[in-house]
This record gives sequence, structure tokens and C-alpha cells, in this order.
Amino acid sequence: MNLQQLRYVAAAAHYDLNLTEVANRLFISQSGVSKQIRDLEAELGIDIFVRHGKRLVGLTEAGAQATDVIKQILQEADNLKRLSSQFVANDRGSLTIATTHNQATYVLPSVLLRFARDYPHVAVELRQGTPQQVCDMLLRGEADLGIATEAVSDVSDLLAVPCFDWRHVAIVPEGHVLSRLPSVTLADIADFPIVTYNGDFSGGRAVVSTFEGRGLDFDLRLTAMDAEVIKTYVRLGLGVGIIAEMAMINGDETGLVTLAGSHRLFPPSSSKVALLKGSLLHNYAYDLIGMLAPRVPRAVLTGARLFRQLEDAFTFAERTDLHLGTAGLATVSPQNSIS
Amino acid sequence: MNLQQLRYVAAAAHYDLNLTEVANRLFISQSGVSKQIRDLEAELGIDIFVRHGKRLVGLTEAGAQATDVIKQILQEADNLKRLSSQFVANDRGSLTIATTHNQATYVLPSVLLRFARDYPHVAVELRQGTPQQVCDMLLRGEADLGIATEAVSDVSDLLAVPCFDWRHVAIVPEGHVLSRLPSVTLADIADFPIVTYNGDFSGGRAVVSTFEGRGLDFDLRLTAMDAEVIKTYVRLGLGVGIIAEMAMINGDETGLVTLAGSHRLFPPSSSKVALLKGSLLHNYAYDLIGMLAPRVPRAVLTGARLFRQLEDAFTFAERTDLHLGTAGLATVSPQNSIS
DNA sequence: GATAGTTACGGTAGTCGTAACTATC
DNA sequence: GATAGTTACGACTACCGTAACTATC
Repeated sequence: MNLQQLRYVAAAAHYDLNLTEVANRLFISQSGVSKQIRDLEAELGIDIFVRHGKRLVGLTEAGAQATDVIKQILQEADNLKRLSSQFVANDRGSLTIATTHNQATYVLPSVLLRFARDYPHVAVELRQGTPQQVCDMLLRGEADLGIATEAVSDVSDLLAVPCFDWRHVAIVPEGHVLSRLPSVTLADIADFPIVTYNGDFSGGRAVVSTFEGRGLDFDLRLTAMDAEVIKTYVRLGLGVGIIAEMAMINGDETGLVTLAGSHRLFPPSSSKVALLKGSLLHNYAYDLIGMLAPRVPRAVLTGARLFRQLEDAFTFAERTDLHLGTAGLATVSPQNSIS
Repeated sequence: MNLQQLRYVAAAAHYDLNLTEVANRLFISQSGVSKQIRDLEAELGIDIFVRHGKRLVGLTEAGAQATDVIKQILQEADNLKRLSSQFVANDRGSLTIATTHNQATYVLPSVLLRFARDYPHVAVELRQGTPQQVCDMLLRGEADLGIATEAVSDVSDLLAVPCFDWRHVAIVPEGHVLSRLPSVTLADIADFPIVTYNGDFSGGRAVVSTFEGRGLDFDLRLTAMDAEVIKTYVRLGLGVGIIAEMAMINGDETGLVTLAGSHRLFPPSSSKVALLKGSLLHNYAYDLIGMLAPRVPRAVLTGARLFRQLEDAFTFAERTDLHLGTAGLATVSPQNSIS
């Protein structure tokens, strides 16, 4: 057994059991992957993968349990590396942030500017994608931090910390008839075509369900993944735009007007910074989170390593009706006398 | 980085930083150990060990943190192996039990007989030693289970589950003057030389401190690690023996008499079965524990993997005043508005 | 026929052991 | 001087890649 073999198995489980894909991703030959996995299976004496002839089509029961343990081993190995690099130079290194366009454009600039001042020797890499992709990059270990409004709270392997709440606002071109109202209602807006985010972006779904919840008939004319695109079409007169407030505050608002009172129409959304449970990050990564979410105690973050186990333990404690003392040790008193 | 290197580092940390000792224990050359450790240090970019010239004299701060992670990795690797062997044949394999002479002689026979009937294909290996050695074997991964009265509860890396309470009794040769009393007191016994366990065995310390607690002047004539030896000297008239009650119930009592009422004189002792926190055992090992401690729910044992993390998490939660919800996730509400 | 996995074989790299050397106690 | 760790060198193992083969879709 060696770490390489474990990496191949974990990657195979992650990349849809496609060994060719694994080989490409890890920059090695496909035959190597195949052999190492078979060697590991032989050594452990179990089949990890279910095979239809030569194709891998699933995980065996043993394989499912094994990959859980394997993932943990690999994560700890990563932690070991990060831990070490911290002692080499604690203000030097790199930080990969997976995020969505909206966060990258309107939220992160001021924070990253400050971060760059504090840590001039840390190379920051921004990776943009859909909220789903943000989660994926975290799960694959390709990113240290993820910042998004959607999805990150729903993945059980991720720890999502809310950074701040924000609201949607409705925007129209200057001179639009709605801009003359002292305060708009949902019904006012629903009279016009709507331009907003895609369902999986920046609370796009929340916008749609707000209209639906009120039983309003509305015309969802166009959805896009970023506010700049939405603003462009609103400027062209396509309809009323509904975007995140920070896209007006921090972005280009030329030729556009925020409708008075529109920030009260939609439920608040919450941007979250997420990290992989069980992962140990650099100090500067924790500092960055601190800038995003100042009131979250550092220990919550460094403790993220433990949350995976914690959840398991709590589930287990509930099942077994076990009382967890403050010392953390189960207080079991199963005394039975010998005589 | 590979598992081999991690094993060497963990072993070095465990065997008093003596690489020669490590090499002997792991059946490899000393130069190999030296090289692999230096390679790992070079790759991680940190010094794990503090060196005085060529001697290893301690762990660096980085090394201390690293070895914690390393131990966890190795333990999970062990778990992976055990997990696998379970799927190969869940009623076949081996089980190593570290225990003391007293447990092995008077407690385990009936249990192991039943175990052998239930699992005829499991090879049981009994390793005897002092309670200290029992702990050590568990910590080194040389034994799956440890059974002892002493020490096992005091090691934070071990989970000790109480099996049963027992008491000491006082024994004398047949016809001894004390045997005619309807009920003996401590003072009665203290008039004669005492023969009992060594301080670190089977509650031997409890015996001594009971006399001391009463302010009685007593003559501790001979201590030994096992009851058979004590009985032998008592038969020869050396003095009054104080041994575990099961050594009279289940052992050879020829020529000896248990003094009436003597089982009330000393505080109860408790035999415990211990296992390494974080370790995943075979099903049959959990079954054996079930025979020893029927009232302990299985889940407590399989959950032992989590206790190490649990304790850390609780400590951390207390420090940070964090409320742990039943779902196990911290309920953090650090909302700060963007505007 | 296209895609995917296994087997075979050869080159290479890295691990292990012996032995000589060096440093600490 | 005894014990302990490092360095050097050679042998061997095992890993990786190319290529041919086999199997599934």
C-alpha cells in the first residue's frame, strides 16, 4: 500500500470511475493507474470497484467504506504538507479561491486588496465557476476556499460560514416609468419583463420563488450568470433587472436607476465562505476568512478539521443515547459484577 | 512523501528518538531509517527532529504538529487494512490481546472459551505484561485489545471501558488463627505480615493505601505480580495474602481459606478492556468486548474512532464558547451587513 | 468502430543494505 | 571507547510509460 495507489483510487471514485480521465488529470499513463489500483485491490484482498468485464461501473460495499478511509488519509497527507509549508514561511505561499463571478467582481476586490497589502508574498489564484463548480473545486482539493451564495451550504463535506447578508434590488434605465414611483411593489415590477440571474446563481431562484410565492404572473425574459450582462440588457430596455445590491453599489451604474424600496421586496441572501471539512489551511487563509467574516472566531475555522467527525459522533451519540461529558469522553457505567 | 517515511518518523517519535531501535523493531537497516527521515524532512522543508550534532534529542514545534498528523494517517492506513480483511472473511483472522497475568488466568478463560466456540477460525494471541506494557502494546498497535485493572484509564489515547468490578479478599492457610474469627477487620490482618500484588498490578496500590488511610502500621512482607505466587507463599505461612477474589473462585484454593468478611475491607477494583482511540477493529473483536462488558452498546466501541477528535472538538468548543447543535454543526451567526 | 481497461515488456528511479565514517556521551 | 547517525555505493525492486491486446458500448 502506498499513497500513490490511494490517490488513484480516490481520483477514480471522484472522476466517475473513468481511469482514462484519472490518468489525464494526474498526468500519468492510464495503464499505470489501472495497475496500481489492481495492486492495491490485490494487497487488501478486496474488490474496490465493481467491473462489468473491463469497465468500472461502481463501488463495492468494501470499496465504499475503503474510499471513505482513503479520502481521510489523503486529506491528512495534504494537511501535513500545508502544515509544513507554514513553518517554512508563514507569510509566503499561494491561495486558491474558487468563486462566482458576482463575488469576484463586487465583493472580493476590496478584501483582496487588503489581503495583498497584508501578505505581499502570497500568490492568489481566483478560479471562477458556477456555485456547483466552486463546490467541486473544494471537494477535489483544487481550491482552498470557496465563496458563493448558492450550493456551498448544501454539501455535507463542506463547512460554509456566512459572511454577510445582502439583498436584491430592481433596476431600470434612467427615465423609466417605474423610476418615478416613490416606492415600488412586486406587482409593479411584474408588469414588466424580468431580467435576472440564472436559477443556480446569486439567489436567482429566490427571485423567481418570491414572485411565485405571491401568485404573481410574471415574464422571466432573460437570465444570465452575471450582473454586468443583466445591466447591459436592462440599459437596452429589455425589462426590469433584479440584481444583487452590491452590483450597483460597487459596480458601474451609468444610465441605470435603483428602484426606491425595491430592496425590501426580496428575501435576504447570504454570501458564504466555504472550506473542506477536515482540511487544515494556512494562517493567511484563515486571515482572509477573518476579513470576510470578522465575527467568526478563528477557532471555528481551524476546528473545521473536526466537524466531519463531530457530526458523525453526534449522530452516533444520539442513536445510542450516550451522554457526552464535557471532557468529551462518553460516560459509560456498564458495571456488572463478577460474582 | 510515502507511508514508509511516515512510519519511520512515527516510530522514531515513539521509540525515544533512537533510530537504531527503530531499525531493529521494524526489521530494516538503520541507515535506511535515517535516510528516509531526512528525505521526508527535505521534502516537507522542515526539521522534524531537533539534533545535537547527529543525535536526535527532541521534536521541533513543526515536528510535534507533524507527528500528530502522521500518527493519524498511519492509524487510518491500519484501519483500511483491517476494514478490508473483514470483507475477505469476517469470521476469520487473528486477534491480539494484551493483558496481565491475573486477567489471563482468572477472567479470560471462560470468555475466550466461548469466543473460540463462536469464532473457531480466529487465532487469538495473548500477550502478557505489566499494565504499563499493556498500554504500550496498544499504543504501538501491537495489540488490538488490552485488558487490565491498572493504567489503561490514565492514557488519553486509549478508550477504557469498565467490564466488571471485583474486590480483594484476604487469604490464610487452613487452620490459621484468623480463620476462626467470624469476621475480620483491617486491624486484625495488619497484625500479620502482608503478601500482596506489586504496586502497579491488580490494585496492589489500593491495598497498600487502604492500610495507610486507616493509619495502620503494617508489614508489607512480599509483593508479587500474580496471585499464584502469592498463594504459594501464604501456604508456606509467610503471612496473610491479599488477592483478587476471582483468584480464589476460579483458581486453585487447596490448603487456603478466604477470611470471612474480608471482601468488605478494600475498595472495589475495576477491570477494563481498552482499545486505541481512532482504531477500527474487526467485528469479532467488538463481539469479544461484548462478552466482557455486555451492557456497553456496540456503537460506543465502533465509535471509538471518533473519540480522539471528539475530545479535541469539545476542548475547542469550550475555549471558543461555541454552541454545538445536535446536528453537530456549529451554529454560527456572524451576520454582518454589507452596507 | 470508438472508447475504455488490462497485460506485457523495458527503462528508470528510488529504496534498502553493507560498510566506512563521523559525532556525541 | 561505546553508542548513535550520516554518507557512499551497489543491488535490487517496483513504478511508470509505450504498445499491443481485449472487452464493452
